[in-house]
Amino acid sequence: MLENTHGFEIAGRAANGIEAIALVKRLQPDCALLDLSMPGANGLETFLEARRWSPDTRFAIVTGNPSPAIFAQLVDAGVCGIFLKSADPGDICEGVAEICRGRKVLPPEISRILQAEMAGSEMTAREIEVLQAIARGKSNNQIAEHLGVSPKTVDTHRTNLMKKLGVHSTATLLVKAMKDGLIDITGTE
Amino acid sequence: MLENTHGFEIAGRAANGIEAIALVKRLQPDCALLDLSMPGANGLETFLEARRWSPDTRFAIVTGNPSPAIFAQLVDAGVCGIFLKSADPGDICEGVAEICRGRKVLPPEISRILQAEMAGSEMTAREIEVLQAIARGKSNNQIAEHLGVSPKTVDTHRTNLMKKLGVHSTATLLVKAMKDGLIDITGTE
DNA sequence: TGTAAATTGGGGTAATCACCTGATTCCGTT
DNA sequence: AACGGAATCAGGTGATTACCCCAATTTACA
Repeated sequence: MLENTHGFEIAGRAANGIEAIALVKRLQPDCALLDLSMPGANGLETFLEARRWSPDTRFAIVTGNPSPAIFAQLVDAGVCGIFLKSADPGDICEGVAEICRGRKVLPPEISRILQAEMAGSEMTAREIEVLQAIARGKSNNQIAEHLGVSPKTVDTHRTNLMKKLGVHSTATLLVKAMKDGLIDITGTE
Repeated sequence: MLENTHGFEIAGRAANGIEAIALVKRLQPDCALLDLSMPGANGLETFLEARRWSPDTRFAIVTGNPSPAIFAQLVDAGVCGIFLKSADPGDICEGVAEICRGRKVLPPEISRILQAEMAGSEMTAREIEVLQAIARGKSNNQIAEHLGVSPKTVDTHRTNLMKKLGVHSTATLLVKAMKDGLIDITGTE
């Protein structure tokens, strides 16, 4: 599809990671699109190795299943873009174009997940406890009793939770927390 | 275990559905405890057939995995009780005793699931609207304004929603609604 | 046509929440 | 030793909720 898109030229194709590394090394392309799961070497390893031999190449990763941990790893490593296999092909083409222009591209699904990861890691253990209790319908007083602290403390945690998640009601607090995977829904009933 | 419980007498045991039907037909027991998954005939079929030959027998179903659809089917068919294999054996004994006394027994886990199933399909259009608005963090007053009705009406819808879902707080209302797929989470931000 | 359900609305009360400004203690980092 | 963050708690205020009572209207369906 990229081949048929105006402005693109496919320099080469690789069947696996090792091959990809060799190819990038030889061709020094503007952009390399790597599958995260490849035989021989995975996308991340391939990326790290290939970059050593072609520092000016921009790398994008394509993956089928969105895993926050992997994404964080990829972004940390310095990939220029991540695409989901489920994404619209046209969007991917556009994204590759963006990357070639020097920008980083993270689809909204992914950046949202990453954001959640961050939010999750910035949440305090105590705050998470309170959050879970809220999701179970406990009132501040009940939570306080359960945690062995003052209701006022619970109120403070609640307030801080809302501040961190940028919401102003219990309802949106729960919705956001669930979307961000901060709540164990299975334990609710 | 039932055998050792005061007041019970085990009339017979069957290894499969066909056997169970024959046994019930011959023994006409007060109560028959059927496994939902049996070789030969499943619990529901066994129940329906056995009941024809022993109309005074009360039937209870034991199952391992809780599936709302199956439960609804069973309750519709008219079983007197459902037990989960994961339930406390003592509770099951007690439940069987209850059934022999002529009452219906549905463990809280199951009745809650059924209730949720029903609630999902019985939700009113207006109630769904209110629910979605709540999930977006709107207050009763804001919802009222948006829908062009009185805040009191919104309060009524909210109360009815909670009644139908069997919860007592906005938090659990949202959690349950999400689990039941009643809320479009994507439209939240 | 009658009955049930949906939608609408009111009064009232107790509880709870959202948010503010503070303070203290403890712990890890620099 | 100084600093910031986490966790603890207090006082206070206005808004909001949860839940009870009740009833009018329309709508749908048997």
